[in-house]
Amino acid sequence: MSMPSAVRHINEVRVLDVVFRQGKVSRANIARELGLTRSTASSIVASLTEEGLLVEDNSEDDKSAGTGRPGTFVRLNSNYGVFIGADIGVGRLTVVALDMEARVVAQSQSNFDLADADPERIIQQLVKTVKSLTKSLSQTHTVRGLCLTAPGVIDRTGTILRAPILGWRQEPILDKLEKVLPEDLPLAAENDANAFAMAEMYRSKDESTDTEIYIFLDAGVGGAIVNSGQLLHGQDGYAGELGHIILGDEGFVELATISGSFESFIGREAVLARYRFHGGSAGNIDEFASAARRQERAALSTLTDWSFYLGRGVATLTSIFNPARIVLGGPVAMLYDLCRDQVMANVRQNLLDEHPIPEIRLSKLGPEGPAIGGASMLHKRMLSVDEELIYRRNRPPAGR
Amino acid sequence: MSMPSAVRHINEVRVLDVVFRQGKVSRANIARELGLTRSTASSIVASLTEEGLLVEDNSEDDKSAGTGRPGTFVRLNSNYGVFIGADIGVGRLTVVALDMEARVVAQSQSNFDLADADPERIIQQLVKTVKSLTKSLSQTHTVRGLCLTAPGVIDRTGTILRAPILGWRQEPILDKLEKVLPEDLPLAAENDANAFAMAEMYRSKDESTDTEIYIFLDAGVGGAIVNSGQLLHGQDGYAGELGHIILGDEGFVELATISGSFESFIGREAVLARYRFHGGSAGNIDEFASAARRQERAALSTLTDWSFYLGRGVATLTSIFNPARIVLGGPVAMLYDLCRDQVMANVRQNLLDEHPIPEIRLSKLGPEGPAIGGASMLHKRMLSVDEELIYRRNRPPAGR
DNA sequence: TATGTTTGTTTTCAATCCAAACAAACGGAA
DNA sequence: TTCCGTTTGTTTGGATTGAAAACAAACATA
Repeated sequence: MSMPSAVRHINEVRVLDVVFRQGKVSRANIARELGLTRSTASSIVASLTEEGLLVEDNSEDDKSAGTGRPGTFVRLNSNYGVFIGADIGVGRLTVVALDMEARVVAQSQSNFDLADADPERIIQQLVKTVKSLTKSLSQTHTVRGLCLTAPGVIDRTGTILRAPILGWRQEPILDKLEKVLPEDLPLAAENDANAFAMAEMYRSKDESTDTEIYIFLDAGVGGAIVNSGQLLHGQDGYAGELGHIILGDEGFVELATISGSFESFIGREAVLARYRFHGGSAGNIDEFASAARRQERAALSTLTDWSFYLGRGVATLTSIFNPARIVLGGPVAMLYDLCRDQVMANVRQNLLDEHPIPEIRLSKLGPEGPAIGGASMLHKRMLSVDEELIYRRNRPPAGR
Repeated sequence: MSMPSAVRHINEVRVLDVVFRQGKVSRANIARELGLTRSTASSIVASLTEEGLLVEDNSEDDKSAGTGRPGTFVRLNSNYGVFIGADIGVGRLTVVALDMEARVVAQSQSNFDLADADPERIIQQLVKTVKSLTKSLSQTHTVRGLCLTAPGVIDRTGTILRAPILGWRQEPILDKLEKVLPEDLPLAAENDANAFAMAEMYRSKDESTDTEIYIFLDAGVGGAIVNSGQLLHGQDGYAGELGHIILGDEGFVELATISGSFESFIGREAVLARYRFHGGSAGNIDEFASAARRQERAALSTLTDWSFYLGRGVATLTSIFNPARIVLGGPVAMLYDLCRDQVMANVRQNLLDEHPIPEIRLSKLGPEGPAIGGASMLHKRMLSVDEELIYRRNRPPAGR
């Protein structure tokens, strides 16, 4: 590991991180923040400016400086480039572009036929969508990376091990994507629930929480776990299948998956089935929610049952993880607003008295969440130390 | 962050790590392994040797070198010092000493009255035990750290938030310990189940697994989760309460904790209660195991039920974590040997077909596991980069 | 004995950060 | 207005480190 470059790399990343979080900051402030000397901070800022990542910003708006010489401020150069998040959803492709400051600067959707989801064709359509999106940006922005997200288990190499919704198995999606994109473009692939979690987490720039859990309620129930800012993937990438937690002998609905699972109690089909059980009838969750809002008895009973098992599941996850926060997302999550107190009561009932209760809240992200999350992961990577570069064992086998 | 010292620190730690894992290794091999030049490796080895951490070892046993000049080997200096693990167990104090090569070199137990477990007195007794243990070693070894372990929730600061078994609450145990020990001795504190997990993990030096889960079956059921070599603590230190996972409406036994919890199905009391339910009678687990081994009908039925819920719990944890391995420990764990196939069948039944099944095995560690684990954590710290030293923000406020 | 190979050391060099000194830019006091 | 203190950014010199290359040493084999 080369000594000069490693420390320099670490410090560059840390400077970028400070600038990202503070928005507009003087060299002296960077130095103070990181425990560097002003001269070092200046040198690093100069490097990064030359590379195009930073620009000077001496706009006169708020130089609230008190005494002494005012600083010369720098900020991230939002024209440096964009990160692309490309989500393969349920019959829908969503592509977003995030700029250097992690703001969505462009977005695009297109549909595909779920019944005939040939990987090659989907990739083609995806690339087309990406290209049309980047064309409008390419005058000012360079594409600095692309992250693919999909509803399935994805391993470290970017192979989709299985994606039941798309009908894919053992699909080396990242390899295929690599072949039709510019050579040097950094690529990544991630499960959609994991990406959604990253999007949600990345909004709140505070990294003070140790553990957060994300639960996505749709027909099925998925999830993601973030520990110290890192996603838990497990050995093969299967981690986070929170819908398959077993909470009882028999769910409210018989699913193709596992009997008595979390999702067989609180997923969309479970809600509608339970509603029918109580004598109600609704074609979708919105109808059911309306019935609940007008205090219809069958709907309220259904909500009570739903709360019971959501509370049981949340309590179980709390026992395991002691998370600071549990975030609910997906189309069914909004039911939580209709029965917060019941859920919290059930959570408490299923934990020991002194056990800390996590904050539970609803996600504000919509269907473009996974795409934003994928792009956020690339953005985060830019602000993270490249461990490979520091802990490289076995120097690169020269010319093989 | 000072540039020279940081890289040096990283490289020193990496050299120590290589030497620890390889046992006896030449400078050239260290250089190759780490991608350093031989000159750099030599320089670092010289520093570490001067510090007393390494010693030359040119014993003639196995210099299986082929062609070329043979290397001069170094190994860890086992006389450099020891790490102490001190466990407060159920009426029993266990103290172990680990040498530089993570081998147990001394061990000592003593009992205390659980009904009258005054923290001050326990600490006094513990320190006495530690001192008598280290006295015999002090001729050759310096004490390099002490880790306290206890059956309770311990926060980042070393305060025991609650330890029901000991009857302690909000006990700043590490602060109190610090006052009666030499000033500069590095101290740590950890939950006993977490420490047990570290002991188990540290034996197998291969770090290739991403996630491992440890379940401890006694009267209660505890656990620990290791991800990328790191323990999951959660927000306040409560993580790993696997016994409180909820798997059904009602357990085999009514516990003071939570109805339908994992431990109310598979803990010691649950086993014995279920055995009585099936018409058997046993005063402890060993008696029950004997009955099962002689194929007694009631015992076999109990085992079947036990397997059912152990399988359900393991499947739930597998859905959440996708671990490479689940290790069972504690006095009740050995029942697993009597019904492996049943458990595995139940695990499979509660997972989707393609879901990877973790290896399940029994721990080989006995009651001194937590103490060994605590000491192992200190040993591991010696081989780990001190992030504080590298990512220090806000340089130390001089002279305050 | 000569040759090739591998090891460990020495020397030289480049990169980096820190400490200290300095010039510049500002506010406020005299 | 002028002077002084404060803060900023830059420059210079010093120290530490790792890499690269050259070299001497130690061994096996022909």
